[in-house]
Amino acid sequence: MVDEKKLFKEVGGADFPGLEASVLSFWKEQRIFEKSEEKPALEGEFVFYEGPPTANGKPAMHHVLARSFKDLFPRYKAMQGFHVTRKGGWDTHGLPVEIAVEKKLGVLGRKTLSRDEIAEFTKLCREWVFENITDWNHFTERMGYWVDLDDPYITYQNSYIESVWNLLKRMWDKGMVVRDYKVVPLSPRISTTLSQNEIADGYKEVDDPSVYVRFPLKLETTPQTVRGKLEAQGVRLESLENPAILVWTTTPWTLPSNTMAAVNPKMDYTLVKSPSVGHLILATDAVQRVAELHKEELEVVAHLKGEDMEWWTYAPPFPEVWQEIFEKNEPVNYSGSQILINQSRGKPFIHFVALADFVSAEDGSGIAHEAPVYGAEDLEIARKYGAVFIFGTDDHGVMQVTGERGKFFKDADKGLIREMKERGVMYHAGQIRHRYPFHDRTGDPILYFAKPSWYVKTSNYRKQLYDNNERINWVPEHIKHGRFGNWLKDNVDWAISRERYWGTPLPFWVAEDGSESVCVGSVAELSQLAGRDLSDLDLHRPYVDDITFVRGSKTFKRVPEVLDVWFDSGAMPYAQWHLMLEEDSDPQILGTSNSRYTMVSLKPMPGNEKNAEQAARHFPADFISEAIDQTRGWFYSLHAISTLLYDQPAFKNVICLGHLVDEKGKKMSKSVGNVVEPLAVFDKYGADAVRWYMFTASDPGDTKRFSERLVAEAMRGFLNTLWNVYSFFVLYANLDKPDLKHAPEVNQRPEIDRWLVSRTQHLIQAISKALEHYDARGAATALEDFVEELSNWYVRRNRRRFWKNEDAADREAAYATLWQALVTVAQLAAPFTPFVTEALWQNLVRSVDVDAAESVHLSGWPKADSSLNDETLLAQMGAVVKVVGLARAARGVSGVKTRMPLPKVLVTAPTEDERTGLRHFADEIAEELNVKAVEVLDFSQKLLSYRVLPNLPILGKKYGKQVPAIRAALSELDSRHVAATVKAEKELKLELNGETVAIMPEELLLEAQSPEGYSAQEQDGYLAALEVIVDDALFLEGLARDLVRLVQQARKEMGLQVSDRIHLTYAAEGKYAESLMQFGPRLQEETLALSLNQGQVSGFLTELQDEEGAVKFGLAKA
RNA sequence: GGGCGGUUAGCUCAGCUGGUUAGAGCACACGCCUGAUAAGCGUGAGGUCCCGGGUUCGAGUCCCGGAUCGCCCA
Repeated sequence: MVDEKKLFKEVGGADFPGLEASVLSFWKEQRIFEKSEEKPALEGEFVFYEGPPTANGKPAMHHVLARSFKDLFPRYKAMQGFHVTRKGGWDTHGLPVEIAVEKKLGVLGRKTLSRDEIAEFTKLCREWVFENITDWNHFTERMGYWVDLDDPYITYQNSYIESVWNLLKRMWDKGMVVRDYKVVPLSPRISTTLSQNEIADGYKEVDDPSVYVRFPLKLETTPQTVRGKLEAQGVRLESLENPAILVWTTTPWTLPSNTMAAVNPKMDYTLVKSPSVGHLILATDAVQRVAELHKEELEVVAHLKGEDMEWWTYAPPFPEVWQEIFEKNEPVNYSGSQILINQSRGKPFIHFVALADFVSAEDGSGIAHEAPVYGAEDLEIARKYGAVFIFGTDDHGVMQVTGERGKFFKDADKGLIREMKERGVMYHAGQIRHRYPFHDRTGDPILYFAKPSWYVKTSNYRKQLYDNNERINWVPEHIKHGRFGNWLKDNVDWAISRERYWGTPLPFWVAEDGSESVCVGSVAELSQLAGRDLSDLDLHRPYVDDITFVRGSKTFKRVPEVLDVWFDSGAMPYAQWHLMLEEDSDPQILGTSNSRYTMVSLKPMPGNEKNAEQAARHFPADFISEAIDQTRGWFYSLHAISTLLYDQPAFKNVICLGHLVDEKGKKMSKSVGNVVEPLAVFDKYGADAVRWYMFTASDPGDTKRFSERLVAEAMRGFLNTLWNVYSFFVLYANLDKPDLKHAPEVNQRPEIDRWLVSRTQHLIQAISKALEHYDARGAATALEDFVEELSNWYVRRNRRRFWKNEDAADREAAYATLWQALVTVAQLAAPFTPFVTEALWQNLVRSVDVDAAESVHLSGWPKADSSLNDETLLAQMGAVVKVVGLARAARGVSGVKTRMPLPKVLVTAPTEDERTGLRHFADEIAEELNVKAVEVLDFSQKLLSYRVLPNLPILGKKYGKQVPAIRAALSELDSRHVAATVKAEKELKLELNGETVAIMPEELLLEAQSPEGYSAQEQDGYLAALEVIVDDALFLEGLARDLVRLVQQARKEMGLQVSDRIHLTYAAEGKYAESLMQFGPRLQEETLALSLNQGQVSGFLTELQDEEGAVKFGLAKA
């Protein structure tokens, strides 16, 4: 049914999912997103970076969370006139893809692959990385996330890889890239490095050996401090019997690889005498425990500090291992250069005591055995002290030394313990129950093993990393100096190599003899080195591995590792534009003053100028947002790369989101089966509702408990209320056809309209301010409060002005005011809930003004007009709302229902301004409360009494300890007298223990107290007191209102339109008959009845009977 | 083991620099209002503000210690 005279499209009940579908097709057909991208950058560029997801997994609810925030600010800034490039991106390399492919292939873990197998494997990775791309595209569109997926950056593309190489080359040239050992968790049987995530779930409670081994000390190396301290305690070194340190470990199989023993420098150690083995040194806190364990008395001989023992050398349990290696001079088994370093310093390079803070006496003896290649901390100590390494196993965990040669490392423990017993160095061998990681796919215990790795020396840039972080605005703030700041402060070098297949290959080519290495920074450079054009080369393994070249007389081959995927993602500010820079003697400064993107000593490579310009324009980011786990992931990699190369942060503002968990606070995971499918929720409640939930559920940084129920709540609280106001407006506007283009001037409109206008200006300011501070929740809450007030105060109060209002000017004012409020809300809420706001815009604005912006998202962000602001009016209306609330509560208590008119309400408020407001809006109050008169009380009224309260924030600071006495004294006084004193602005004298204290008026608060004989409620100085006297006239009027309600209900049941006219017939007796005699005309007016006749009732019937009488109505459509 | 964050009504969450009687929404019970409303309003019930110390005239708020949950790291 098309009624051409209708101003607006009719609005029915809210169907958000349906509405969203039509908005989506509108956006698509009219290219609205593209148009927003094409809009000129009036205010400049607002730079946003898309943190790339992997399309390998499926989109889930936590992606809605991140993307809600990632969509909000670009939309907001675009409406403000900024240009926002929203380039999509995909993270395509790395472990998840490899594992997914392995699962499909049914391969258990990775084994060493041949060249052809690598080719097949990487081919499958490339194909399957976009396995769920269709889901992703659909999901992205459905949730209303505006991002350009037609031209995204993809980390596996050659151009992307080449830019990453370029970055690495520049780090290489600055000496930031080094090769060094790194202890990694291995799955021994397949000799595969595992990630922390892969072993996180593999911890089991197991029984392991717990052995205490004697390391006999070499007395000639005794440090002077030890000698001195012992002598001071009357102990002569030479008189000791078999002196040894007592070393503890749970991994006897690493003892052949022992190169140091570590003590805590700050801990106390004790020299004891054991009846069974002679003198031992162990931690003081461990003496008792060890004695009990070994069931013997340990006699305390002397005390030492851990730090005293540094550099003391000892004889290891398996001296022949080192002897053999040393004689064979096998460079692979130890780092020979360290021997040289230490020899030149005159220090030992093996089998000595080192100091380490991490050593504790909680378990064991308080002296730790150190085998550098089998523990990250051990390796760190070895580096610090220049100790050598001994590899006792190969990287499959097979023993290469001792009589246990050829055995799996865990199986070697027994034999080694037996051997040490025979050698007389085993003090005590027991067992300990603790947690140890296992590889869940092979069932093998994890082997921690030092492998050569490539590092970026980020630790050399700790200060820069930290200082640049100071320039970043973090939401929530605590991340800045907490999680992220601490991480930067304790920064360790970034291990960038991975022994995998599917990743950006490291562009390092090493000469066969290992003497030289080259970092390749571009395909052109590689072509030049190789002597042939490699433009078409796939830069992945195995093809890139095929490229070798000869320089000098040496052949160079690429190292086998690929790059940490976090480097890929952290490189996106440059690689997404395929930025390629080179050293130049004539450096250029790229970028605008806004971006401050200066590239010292660098210029774009030939042909790369345009890309460089793009990259410069989009650096650094104004805003990024991801979940909190990215502090060590993307946030860090972005920050590290930009700091090392440009000494500045890569992003200025970041919202760091908390995780989404299920209703019970449990992590959502596929295995638990508590994952909520986003599309299903979109289809039920709409994407707007889910987005709104994400913004309002809790602070962005907090963990959020997700449930459908909460989404439904979010929908009801905001979207439904907004929709109701909207549909109310459209319903009546279509009947009255207001001329919205020629609305009365605001200053000509009634006060309540000016109140709403002012309230709207306030809202614009509040939302804009909140969003400028990246406070999405503050903005959303302000919107929600506004819409609530719009619906339950403005519309509720003004219904009649929209409904058969004969006063044209008043009617036009009401329509214009409500229309403007709705349109403003649509604009302000557009970045949050883009669909429903678009629907409002199209119907409310586009249908009235063909010249208006095509979409709410192309419209300009509303600007507050301060001339329309009226603070006094806002405060006054606030008081009105407050006392009306109190009066309604008073009615509830009195038991007299609202339909029954009451003669009077007494009201008051704390300030004169507010009381003026109450007087001003007396008619509103009277109507709302159904009372005949409103009386505003102030101090002059005798009726009112007061409660006197100390104004503690002021009084407390001034009087401190005297506060309790003052409070007591105040309660003794006559409140009427005090009130009069305060009212007269005079000081109040109090006697406190003979001392006189003068209390100033502003140090006291007066609160109105309910007068006698009224039904009253009071709060914070506001008061409403109803005079509950119902005389006969009021009673009849009240009944008339009951009857109006009865007929209205019947109209509704008949299915009449609000504007339909009716004819009424009735039969009545008792009080109802009386009431109708008197109020018949009003009933007619209210119910749109053209006639009201007593007698035979006909048509649609409705009736009422109670102790007051009976009535029967017949309704007929006119 | 370390770091960061959380713990307030049955549930989800507010509570600003310490200040009087700790709030909202949902859910529950009762009542009211309603020709825009899938809504609204009111009343009631529901709180050892995780626990223990401390500072203070006064602590949900600040300090110390502990418990517990989550995340990150080891």
